[in-house]
Amino acid sequence: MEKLILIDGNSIIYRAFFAMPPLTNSSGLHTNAVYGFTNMLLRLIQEENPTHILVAFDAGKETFRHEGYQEYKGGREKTPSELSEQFPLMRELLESLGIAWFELSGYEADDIIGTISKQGEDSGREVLVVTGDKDMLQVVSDKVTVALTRKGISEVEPYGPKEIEEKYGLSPLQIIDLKGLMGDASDNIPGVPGIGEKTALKLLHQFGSVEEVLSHTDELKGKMKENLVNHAEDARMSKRLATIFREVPVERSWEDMTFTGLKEETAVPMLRKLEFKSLLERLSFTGGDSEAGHEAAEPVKELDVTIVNAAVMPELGELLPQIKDLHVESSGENPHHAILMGMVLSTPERHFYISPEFLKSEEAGPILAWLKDENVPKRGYNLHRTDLTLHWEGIPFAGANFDIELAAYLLDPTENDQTLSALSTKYGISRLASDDDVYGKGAKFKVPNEEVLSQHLARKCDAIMKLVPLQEAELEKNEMRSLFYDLEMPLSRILADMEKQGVAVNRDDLVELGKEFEAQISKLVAKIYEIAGQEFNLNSPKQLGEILFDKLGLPVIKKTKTGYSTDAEVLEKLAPYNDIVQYILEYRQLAKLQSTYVEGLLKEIRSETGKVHTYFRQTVAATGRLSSQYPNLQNIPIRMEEGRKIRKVFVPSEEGWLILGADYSQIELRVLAHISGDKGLQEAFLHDMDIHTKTAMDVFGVSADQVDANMRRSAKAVNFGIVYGISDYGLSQNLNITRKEAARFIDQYFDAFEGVRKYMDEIVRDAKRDGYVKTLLERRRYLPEINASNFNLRSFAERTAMNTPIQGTAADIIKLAMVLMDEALSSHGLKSRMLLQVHDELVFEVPPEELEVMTKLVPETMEKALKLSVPLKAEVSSGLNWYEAK
DNA sequence: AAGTTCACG
DNA sequence: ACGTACGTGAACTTT
Repeated sequence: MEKLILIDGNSIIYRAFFAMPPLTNSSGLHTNAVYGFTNMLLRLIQEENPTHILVAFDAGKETFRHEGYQEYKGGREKTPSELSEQFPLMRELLESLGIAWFELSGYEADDIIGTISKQGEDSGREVLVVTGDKDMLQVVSDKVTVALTRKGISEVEPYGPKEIEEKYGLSPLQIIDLKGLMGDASDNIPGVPGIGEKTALKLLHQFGSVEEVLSHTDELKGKMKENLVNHAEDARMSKRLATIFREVPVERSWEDMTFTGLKEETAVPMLRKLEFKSLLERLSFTGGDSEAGHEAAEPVKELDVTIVNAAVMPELGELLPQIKDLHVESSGENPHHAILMGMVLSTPERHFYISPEFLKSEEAGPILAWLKDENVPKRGYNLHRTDLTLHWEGIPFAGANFDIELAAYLLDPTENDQTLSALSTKYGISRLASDDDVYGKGAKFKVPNEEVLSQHLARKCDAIMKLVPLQEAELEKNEMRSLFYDLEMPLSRILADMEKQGVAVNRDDLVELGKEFEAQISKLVAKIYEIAGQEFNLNSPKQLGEILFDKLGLPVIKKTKTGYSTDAEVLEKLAPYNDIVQYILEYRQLAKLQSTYVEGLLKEIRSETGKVHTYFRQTVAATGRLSSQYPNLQNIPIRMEEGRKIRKVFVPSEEGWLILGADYSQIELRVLAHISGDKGLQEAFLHDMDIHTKTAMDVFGVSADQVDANMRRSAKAVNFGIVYGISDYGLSQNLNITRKEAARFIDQYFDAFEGVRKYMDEIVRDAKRDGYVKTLLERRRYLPEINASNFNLRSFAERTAMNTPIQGTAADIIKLAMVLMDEALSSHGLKSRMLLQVHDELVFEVPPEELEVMTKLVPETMEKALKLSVPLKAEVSSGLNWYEAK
C-alpha cells in the first residue's frame, strides 16, 4: 500500500524555530529550526513508513489571495533573520536526505498540499498531511488524515473525519465556514466581530454554512445579528481566503516524491556540516570507522604501512596496476621550492610508504613509470603541488584524475580550511591529525621519525580514498561533474605546465630600473625631511600622520581604527595645503615599485633558469578566479607609466621569440548582457559599440556625438558599479559626488537597462531562497549572510550575489579558453607556450615563424570558448617584451 | 597576527 | 537610518 506524507514546510519550520532553544553550529549558523524539523521528519519516517514524501514551502510574498485582499497576512512580525537563514539550509538538507520539496510562486504550501492530497485521494492512495495549521483540516477525508502538531512539534495529533466530528461536530469542509465566521488573527482574516469559536460553532450547528447563516439573520437577534448583517461581506471574503485552492499547477509527478530511504552519501556530509551529531548517531551514519562520535573511547587503529625498499618492490610492482590513490608530502609554502618528505601509495587494505631517498634510487623504476603514465588515473590531494614538487626533483608526473582539494573548493569555495584533516571531520570519516599537530608549526616545524611520518601519510592517503566517492556524490548532486572533470581537473595540469615553463626576466634591466627608482626616491625623501623639519620613518603611517596632522596641522580627512588615515585618497585632498603631500604621494608610488616589483621580483628569479615561476592557486578565490603567488604576476603595474616600465623586463625565454598578449574586451559586461538578457546591452555588443559611450547615451538621453569625456567617465563608473553589485554610496565615493546624485544615476541606468534591473532583483531573490548563487557553468558560492538582520552583512551578501555570477562566469570562460588553447597548441604542433593568465588576459611566448598563426588562433580560440547570446571579443598584440605587447 | 596601503583585473 | 563598491597578494609597520 502506497502512503504519502505531505509536510507543510513553512508551518513546521516556524513551529520548530519557536519551540527549540537557540542552537548554532561552530561557524555561528543558526540551526535550531532545521534540527527540530529534521528530528520530526525522521520520527515520522520511522513511525509511518511512507513510500512517498513531499515537503511544500510558500514561495514569494504575494499570493493569489493578495489580489482580492491586500491585507492578507498583514501585520505579521517580520521573520527573524535567525530563522530566515535556515530556509536555504532546510532545502539543502532535504535534497541531501533524498526527500522531495516543492514550492510555486504565487501559492502557499497549503494550496500545494491541498492539490496533491486531492490527487492522492483521487487515485486511491493514503495521504498523511503534517502541519500546525488547523485550516488544513478541511482536506480531511477517508483517505486523507491531517496530523496537527501539539506542544511545539514534539507530538502530532491525527485527525480523520471522525475526530473532526467529535471535536467540532462539523464535517471537514465546514472548517472553512468556521474560519469564515471567526476569522484568523494570525493571517489577518477578519471574520465577523464578536464571533469566536464558540458562537461560530453554534451557528454552524444550526445552519450549516456561512451562506445559510447569512440568509437566516432574521432568525437571530441582538448584537450578533447586527454584526452578521453589517459584516456579511467580511464573512464571505474570510471564507474565500480560508479556502484552500486545490487546483495548483503542480509539476511534480508521483515518482518525484518516491522515498526509498535516506541518501547516506550526501546526508552524512550535510549533517556533519550542521553538526547534528545526535542525528548522525541515531541514523548510525557514523561512516566507515566507528570512532566518530566517541573519539576518546576507542583507540585509533594502526594502519598497515609497508616501508618500501628493494625487497618490497616486486610485491608493490604487482599491486601498482590497481593503485589509484597517492599522497606526496612536501614542506614549504612555495611548491616550486617544496622539500619532498615522502610518498604513500595505497590500496584499500595496504599502504606503501616510499622515502625520498628510495624514490630517487635505481630500484624505484616501476614507481616512476607509474607516476608518469598519463593513462593511470590518480587521485590525491592538491595534485598540482604534487606535480610541481616532483618536477623539481626531476620526476615526471601525469594522470591526475581526482583532486580532493579541488573538489572541496568547488563544493564550497569560501571554506578556508580545506585541509584533509578538516575534510575528514566534515565528512565523518576516520579522524586525521592535523599537520600542525604532527609537525608543529612555524619555527617548531620538525619532521618526525619514519614510523610516525609514514603512519600519518598513510592516514592521509586513506582519507583521500574514502573522500573520493563522498565528494563525487556531492558533485553529482550539484551538477558539477562536468565543471570538475572537463574544466578544473584538466586546467590544473595546464597551470602546472605554465608554471614549470616560467617567464624569463631580464635581471640586468630590472636592476637598472631599480637604480633609477632609487635616485628619484632619495631626492624625494630629502625634500620631505626638509619640509617636515625632521627625519622619520616614511613607511610608517603612524609617524607620517604625526608629521602631517600634529606637526604641520593639516586637516584630518579620515581616521582608521588605530589613528589618522594617510591613504592616497586622503593625500589627494591634502595636496593643495602643502607641497610635502605631493612628494609623499610620489614617494609612495616609487617605494611600492621598488620594494614589491624590483626587489620582490629579483628575489623570485631562479638563478638556474633566469625565470620567475609563479604558482597559480586554483582553490582560493571565492568567485572561481585564479590567484597568483611567489611572485604574484597578476598585479604587475600597467596604469601608471612609471610602473608600467616594469613590464619591459618580462621577455621571451628564447632568442628572437616574442611576447604575445590577448585580452577579452568587456568580458564581464558581455556576460551580464547574456545572463540578464537585457536587449539594449545585447544590441550594443552585437554592434560592437563602445559600451561606456553607449551607456552614457542611454543614461543621459543624448546622442553619441553629445557624449563628452565626463559623461563617458561617469558611465564607465556606473558600469563598474553594476558589475560589482551597485550601491549609491559606492558609486558616490568613486565619482566623488553625493549619494543622491549617485542614486539618480543608478535609477537612470536601470530605466535604460530594464533587463539588468530585473536580473539584479531576481538574483538576490534567488540567493535568499537557495542560499547560494551559480555561474553559467554551475560553479557555486554560498551566501549564508544573505538573510542576516545586520544591514552591513546582508548588503554585502546581496552585492556578492549580483557580482559573483558575472565575475565567476567570466572566470569560467577564460578557463575554458585555456583548455582549448592548450589543445590547439598541441594539435597544431606549435612551439608557442602559454605563460600567464591575468583574469581576462592570456600571455604567450611565440617563435617568430608562429606569430602570424598565433595572432589569429589565440583570439579565435578565446572567442569561441563559450557561446553566449552576444559575441565575445579578444584583442591581441605582440612585442619584444610584455610592455610592448599592449 | 593584524592593520594599512597599494598593485592588478 | 543603516554605511560599502567585487575579487586578489605583497610589503611594511605595529601589536
